[in-house]
Amino acid sequence: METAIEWTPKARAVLRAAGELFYAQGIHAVGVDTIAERAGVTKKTLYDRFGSKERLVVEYLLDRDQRWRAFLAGRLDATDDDPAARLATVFDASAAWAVENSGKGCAMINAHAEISDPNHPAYPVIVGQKRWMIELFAGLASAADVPDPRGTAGAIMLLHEGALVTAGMHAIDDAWPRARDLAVDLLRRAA
Amino acid sequence: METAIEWTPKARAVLRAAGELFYAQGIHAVGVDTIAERAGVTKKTLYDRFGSKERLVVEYLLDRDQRWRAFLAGRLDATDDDPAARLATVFDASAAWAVENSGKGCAMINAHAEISDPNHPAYPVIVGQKRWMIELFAGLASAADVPDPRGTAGAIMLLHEGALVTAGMHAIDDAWPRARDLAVDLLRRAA
DNA sequence: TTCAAGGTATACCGATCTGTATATTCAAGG
DNA sequence: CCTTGAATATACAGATCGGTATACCTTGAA
Repeated sequence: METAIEWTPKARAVLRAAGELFYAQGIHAVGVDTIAERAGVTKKTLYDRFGSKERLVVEYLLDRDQRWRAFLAGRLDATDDDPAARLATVFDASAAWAVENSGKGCAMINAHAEISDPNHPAYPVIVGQKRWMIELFAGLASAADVPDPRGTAGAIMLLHEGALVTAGMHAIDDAWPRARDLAVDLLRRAA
Repeated sequence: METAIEWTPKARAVLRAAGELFYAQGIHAVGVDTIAERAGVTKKTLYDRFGSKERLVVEYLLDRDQRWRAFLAGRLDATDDDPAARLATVFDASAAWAVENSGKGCAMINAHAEISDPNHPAYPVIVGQKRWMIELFAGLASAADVPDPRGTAGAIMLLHEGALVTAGMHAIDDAWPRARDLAVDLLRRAA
C-alpha cells in the first residue's frame, strides 16, 4: 500500500469504468483514454487519482475481491450453521456472482493470464483471493469434523475453480449445480 | 481455414517464437516486432507467411492444441485398456505437460481471457479443445460402463480444469495427483 | 540463363499507447 | 475574501502498436 487513494466521486467513476472494461475486454486491451472517456473524466483526473494504469489495475482487483467477499458474506449470513449447507451456499453464490458478471469467468484468473511478472503488485491480490477461498473451505471442513480439513479443502477448491473456468467458457452448461453437489457429497463422505 | 500457410523453415521459427512469447507473457502484451526479432526474421517475412497477427495467434493455438493431443496420444498408447488406468494417464499427462510448459496454466484458458469477441477466429480452437477433452472423458466413462457417461465426463472435466488453473497459479501444490485420484475414484464409484 | 520465391535490410505509415504540461473553472472552508 | 483542491479542456511527448513499401540478395528449377 504505497500511498492512499483520494476516493473522490470521480475516482469512483473511474474505477467503475475500468472494472467493466478490464473484465469484459482484458487489461492490456483497454487503454486509459477509453477508461477516462467512459468515466466521463479527463485523463489528467485519472492520473491525479491513481498515478498509473498499473495502480488502477491493482485497485480494480482489490475492489472486485472485496465486493465478492461481501457478496458471499451476505449469502452465508442467511444460511444456518450446517457445514454442508454453507458449502452449498458458497457454490450457489459463485454461480449467482458469475451470471451477474455476464459470465466472462473469474477476474483473478483472467488477470493472472495477462500478468507475467510475479513481482507485479497485482500478484498478491490474485493469489490472496484463492488462498482465502481455500481457507474458507478448510474452515467448513473443520466444522464438519473431517479428518484432513486442508486436503478436503483442496479437493473442493478443484471443483470450485473447475466450475469457474468451464462455466466461464460455456464448456459445461450445468457446471455450477454439478460442482456443488459433488463438493457437498465429497464433504459428507470425508466426515 | 482461409488460405493455407507456406510452412517454410522461417515460418516455423516464427511460430515457435510466437508460441513461447504468447504463452509466457500473453497475446496482447507481445508485439510482432518482438516475435520477429526472437525468430531471427524480418517483419516482412512474418507478414509474408502469416498475413496478420490475428492469424498468427490462431496458428499458435492450433499448433498447441495439436501438440497436446499428440503428447497425450503417446501416453495413452503406452497404457492398457482399463478405463480407470487410462483416466489416470490423462491426468498424469496433463501434469507432465504443465511442468514442461513451466506452469503458466492452460494456453487456451489464458487466450480466452484475452479474447473478448466470440467471433474471433481463435474461439473455435479454444472451445474445440475443451469439447474434445469432454468427449475423451465420455469415451472412457462409456468404456467403464457408467450409467451416465456424459454426466460423469462433466464431473471429471471439473476436476481436470480445476487442477489446470490451481496448478497454474500455484494455489494448490499437489493439485494434479489429488485431481487424478478423485477422478479415478469418481469413475469407479459411478460404475 | 533466366526467373520465381524466400529471404534480408531499412524505412516509413497512421494509430494508439502511457504519461505529462499548461492554463482555466468552480465550489467549499478558514 | 481568498485560498485550496478537484475538476475541466487541450495539447503534447516519446514510445510502441500492427502493417506496408522499396530495394536488394540468394538459391534452385525450368
